[in-house]
Amino acid sequence: MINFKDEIADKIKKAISIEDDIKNLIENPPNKDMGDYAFPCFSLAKTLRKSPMIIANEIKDNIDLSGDLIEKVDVQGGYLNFFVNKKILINEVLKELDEKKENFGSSNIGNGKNIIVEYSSPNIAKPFHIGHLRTTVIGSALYNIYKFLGYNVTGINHLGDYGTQFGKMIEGYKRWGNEYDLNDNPIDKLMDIYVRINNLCKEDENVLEICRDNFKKLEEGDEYCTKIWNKFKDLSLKEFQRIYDLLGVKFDSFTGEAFYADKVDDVCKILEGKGIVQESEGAKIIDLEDKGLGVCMIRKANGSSIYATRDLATIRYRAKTYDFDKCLYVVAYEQNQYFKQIFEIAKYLDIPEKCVKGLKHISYGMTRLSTGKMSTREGTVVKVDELLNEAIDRVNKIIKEKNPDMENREEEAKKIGIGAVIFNNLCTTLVKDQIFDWDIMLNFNGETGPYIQYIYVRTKSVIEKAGRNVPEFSEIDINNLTDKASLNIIELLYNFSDVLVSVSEKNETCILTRYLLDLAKAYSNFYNENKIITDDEGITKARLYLSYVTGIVLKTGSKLLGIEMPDKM
RNA sequence: GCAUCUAUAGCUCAGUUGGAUAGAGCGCUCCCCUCCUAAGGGAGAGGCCACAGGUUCGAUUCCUGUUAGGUGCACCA
Repeated sequence: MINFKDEIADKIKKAISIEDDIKNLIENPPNKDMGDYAFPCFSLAKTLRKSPMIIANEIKDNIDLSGDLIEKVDVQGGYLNFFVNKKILINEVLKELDEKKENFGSSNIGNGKNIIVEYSSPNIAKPFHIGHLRTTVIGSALYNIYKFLGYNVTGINHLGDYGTQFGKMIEGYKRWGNEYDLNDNPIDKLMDIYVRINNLCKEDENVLEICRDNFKKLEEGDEYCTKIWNKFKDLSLKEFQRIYDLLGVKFDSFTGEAFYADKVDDVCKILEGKGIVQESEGAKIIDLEDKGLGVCMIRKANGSSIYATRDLATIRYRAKTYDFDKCLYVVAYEQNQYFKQIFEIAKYLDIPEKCVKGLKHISYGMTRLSTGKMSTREGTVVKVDELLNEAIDRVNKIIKEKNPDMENREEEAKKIGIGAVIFNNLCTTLVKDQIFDWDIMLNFNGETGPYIQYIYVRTKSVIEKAGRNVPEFSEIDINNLTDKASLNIIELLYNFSDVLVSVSEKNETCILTRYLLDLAKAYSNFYNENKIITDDEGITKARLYLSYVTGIVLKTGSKLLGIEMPDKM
């Protein structure tokens, strides 16, 4: 597609023969009547020692508008406002859509680049609650989007399958395991055991010592401990997979922390070789106080490894195995400082510089209850499968009411309910906390996933109602799409690939969710303004075609977020 | 205590690396299904962009300070 910004920047440069970065100065006017692109001349005023108005007028007088890309240039205040040729714009967008269809918006900017996205990463033997939902859904969306942009992406579920907690679990299981039937609802039972042993540890320092020792045994490959640990892991993965299936989330690898346990010694040796490791109270630490990052422990006093060491081993392993250009950690902001620490230490791991630079913490806000923090012990956690099932139930009720004869009700209710939950988790700036509220999370009106689905279904049903096939691009007369409502849609469609690139640059999913809302609103406006099925064959074809392509982009964008489109609503 | 993040309509949030009149949704008041799905659309009310300074032709946006809240600071992950 023609890049209008590039073209305009080029023309401006020629008109005043300057080499500044013009393109980045170009912006969009607050409203469309003023123009499609605006060039503010204020920043040039200083260097050129002329008033912005004069500069704007000079550019206007000298600019070469041959070729019919630009229809008109206006000076308003210190702004130079450009009106692009709408017919060329419409033709460009529709032609591109005709060629690429579902791949419209995709690109090859990521070709040859490797990206790792680490997301979800729940602790095994613990419930999968709404605290884990955001990382899962955000990571999955980023995974899809990077892939769509041509990157070679590896999605990793870095399971929390290691650490003292398992020493505790093993001890608890040893003591009370025979009281529980782990075939039914195993995670709740394991959680129960964990709470019991944890309480005991608090009362009795000796028990805690035994637990730490169990973990040490596990690290050393003790047969009994490994066997129980494997059992916990299998049971947990089975449960988690059910949720991943519901959410449509996939991973390329499940190598959790345990996988790196035998790789920590090398890391410690390298770091000690750099002379940055100190001994303190029997433990080994790296002092990052001068960087304002506190100290980072890399080995406990009893010789056990700790998460930081395993994460560093992970970085080294991934650098070697995947040669990554970027490695994204989708983890809540509680661990901001921790990631700063290990990214700082990663500089000493003898890995390529591009890998060190590519380490990135995608930090997101916490999901909290209006009553305060969630607590497993107090039973205030909301489990993800409960949430998803409740979402589906509520949608089912609504469908029964509004559309009782609907086919595949269960299937569609699933798409809608889960779509609402996913959308809700992606639609605000990631760092902000969320208050969990059933009615907000499962709201189906207004700016929600179901709204976008509803508008999508509408694009489909209009075509169905028209009782004909989607027209061919060659049949479309562009003159029938120059009204305001149609143009508004076309302009949004034109921006789609820029939006995706922007998501990948900022790792902010809300850029895409907001965009889809805008597109859906624009279609809704178009639908209300314009009769689509009319007596005029040319108009009908053009409008049906616009409905069709809008549907494509709504579907593609939603799919990237992990949201499926229903056929009916 | 130190570090870090957040603060925009009654509520939940957008606001394009500083720009033209600060925008949505929910809720509230009206209006629109004999006509392509009302999970929709239209109109209206609602703002000292937390506060105070500074930088700038220009600040919701950048800097400093203040206030309020979140989070993190050694053998848990």
